[in-house]
Amino acid sequence: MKSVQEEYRKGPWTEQEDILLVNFVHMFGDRRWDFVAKVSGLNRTGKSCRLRWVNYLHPGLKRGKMTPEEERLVLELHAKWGNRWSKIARKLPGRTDNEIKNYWRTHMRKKAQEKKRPMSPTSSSSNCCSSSMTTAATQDTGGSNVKMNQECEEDGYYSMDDIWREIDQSGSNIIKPVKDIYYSEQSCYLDFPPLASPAWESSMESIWNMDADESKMSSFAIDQFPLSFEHDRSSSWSSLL
DNA sequence: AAATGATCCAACCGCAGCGAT
DNA sequence: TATCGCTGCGGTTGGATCATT
Repeated sequence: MKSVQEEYRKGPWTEQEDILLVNFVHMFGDRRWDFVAKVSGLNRTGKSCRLRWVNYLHPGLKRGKMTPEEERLVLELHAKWGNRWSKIARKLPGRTDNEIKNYWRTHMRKKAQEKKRPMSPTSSSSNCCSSSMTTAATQDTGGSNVKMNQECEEDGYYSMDDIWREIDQSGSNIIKPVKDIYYSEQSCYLDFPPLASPAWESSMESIWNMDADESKMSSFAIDQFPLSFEHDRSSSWSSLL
């Protein structure tokens, strides 16, 4: 066992790490994070890899500002479910719980400040749905409203996979793959193959149990994705594709 | 142009739940 | 049934960036 504090990397991810992670997730799927972390040679915990993938690297992610419609939904669902961010996120394809959480915090802070100030005609302009907003705000503290709707998952449980699948299937043009957006700024376009399907994942099942393969995979990682390439995004990404 | 405050966002932490053994 | 390891969730923090003075 390696000591967490001295062996694992922390802090911001480098571009090289992102590349490695993306490639290994495409090879092995986004489930076995400890395995991916180990075989990729990334000095990160599985947890850290998962977070990076889910919140930043996943191709289905929608970047940029929340649309008014999304804002409305967030407010509405928060009023209904409280701080169940992942649950709320399931209703907003392409948005992550982290993103929504962050949005809400900012929103709430603004709201709190507005409350402190005396009401003015202009202050309402930034508030698209004040009624649900107020409800949510008052219910939020303590999360007392959370249980209220716990059993009202009328359409059943959605995993993140289900959501991404939906996005894929709908061929929605609302959602721009994160890499497109992120790297198009640097004039670099990426077109990853689809994620590992459960079918092929099961065919790869044996891999998960082969400890001996881990060392192979590690050397593969090093061979395929050396960590010493240029800083130039476009060249480094395109060289892998 | 510099200083300060506000906002955004990526990442970490701790905990709970779940499945495997 | 107890334990262990992994995954996912919610809360929190800190750095980067933007806006204002």
